[in-house]
Amino acid sequence: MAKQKTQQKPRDAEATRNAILNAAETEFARAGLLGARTENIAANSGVTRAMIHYYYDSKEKLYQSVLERAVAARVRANQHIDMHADHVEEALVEYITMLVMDVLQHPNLPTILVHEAIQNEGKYYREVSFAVIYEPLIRLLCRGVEKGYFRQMEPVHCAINLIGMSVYYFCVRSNVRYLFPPETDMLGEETVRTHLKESIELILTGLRKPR
Amino acid sequence: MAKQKTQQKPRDAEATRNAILNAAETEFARAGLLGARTENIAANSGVTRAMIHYYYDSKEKLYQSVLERAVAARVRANQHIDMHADHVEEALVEYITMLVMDVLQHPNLPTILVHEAIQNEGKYYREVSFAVIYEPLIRLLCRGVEKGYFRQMEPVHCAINLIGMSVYYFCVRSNVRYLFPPETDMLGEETVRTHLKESIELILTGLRKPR
DNA sequence: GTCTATACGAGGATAGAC
DNA sequence: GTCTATCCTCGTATAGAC
Repeated sequence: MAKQKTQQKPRDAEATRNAILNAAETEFARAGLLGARTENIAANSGVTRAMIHYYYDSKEKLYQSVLERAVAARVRANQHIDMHADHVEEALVEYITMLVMDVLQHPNLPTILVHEAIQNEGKYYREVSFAVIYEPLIRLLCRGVEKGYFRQMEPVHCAINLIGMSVYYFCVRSNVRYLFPPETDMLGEETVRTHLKESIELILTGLRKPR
Repeated sequence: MAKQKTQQKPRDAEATRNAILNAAETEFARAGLLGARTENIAANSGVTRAMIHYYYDSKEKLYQSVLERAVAARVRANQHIDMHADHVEEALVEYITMLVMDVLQHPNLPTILVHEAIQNEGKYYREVSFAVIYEPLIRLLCRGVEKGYFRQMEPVHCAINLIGMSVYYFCVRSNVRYLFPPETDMLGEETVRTHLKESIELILTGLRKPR
């Protein structure tokens, strides 16, 4: 893909922009806006700190860019699901599965959002972007209750609980790794699949109308 | 209680120690070890930064003290529950209720622990202290399965999910407040009680053996 | 577009007066 | 035991050469 004739630096603006954004995402996920160090971002993207300011002006602007991109990705992933399918339960299973699998591939998003909530009190997290993530799930739960698939509940609280349950595991995996056999890979195929299975079982059993 | 004859500074060592520790807990809960500012801790405890070093030597040592005290408090709260009661379901309800109520009164602990997991990869969070929090719940779940009250499951994953569901709400309350009517107090009596009720319903219904 | 060098402020830690 | 003053490292941001 690279077109330069020598082994010199690529000098590709778009590539550099992305390298910075990727490294920034990792760093902000780890430390939040407050704890993040531009030096780390520079090092991990292979450029100098000056480049960060050249492309993103300030640490804070960079943070916002990271936030926007990450949320946009999640929203896009959400849209692939048919929340209007006839079978509400199947749609719910698909939603949770997608969520967990998406988090597995981008484990940065949940920690970024948690940092955002705790450190910045959701300042940078505008109403709009957030609602887009939660609302499909809330509507699905409402529909499930209306159609008689699910028992009575508070859809908003319930949605938070469902997402929380699915995501919390990833946020605190470093702390809870002591509960597993040593050397367990908390992000490994099998461990995550078990987590997903357990979550779905708890959710489905917990929401079904007891007859 | 104060014994000094004038309106001068109290000059009470133990009181100062505690004031610093309390302010530190709030600050570390907000920002984690990385993002915390000793200046904020000093300001909120009404002393100078020098005092922090006088009593706790370094920011890192102070952080460890905060962590230890907070975990010890949770462990103590845990011990008040009779996890060996005959009725497993009742014990579980009591556990979750205690957890949520404890978190309501000390909303700092969950965010501190989440920060610890994300920022420090559980470095300061030794095996021991962590196991003490989770193990009673895990054992309770096992007993519930054995006695036939609960359906089959993976107790470790399930315990993480239960605690996660109960606690996540508090961690991201700033982000999800947009889902509630404006001016809703996310830590208010009624809102929290609804959260607790929703959690317990989901958990109990979700764990019971479907017949 | 990328780098080196540097300005400048913030933040952690220490010394010493009271 | 508490404060003020100061040191010095670290971190963000800018200027200017290539």
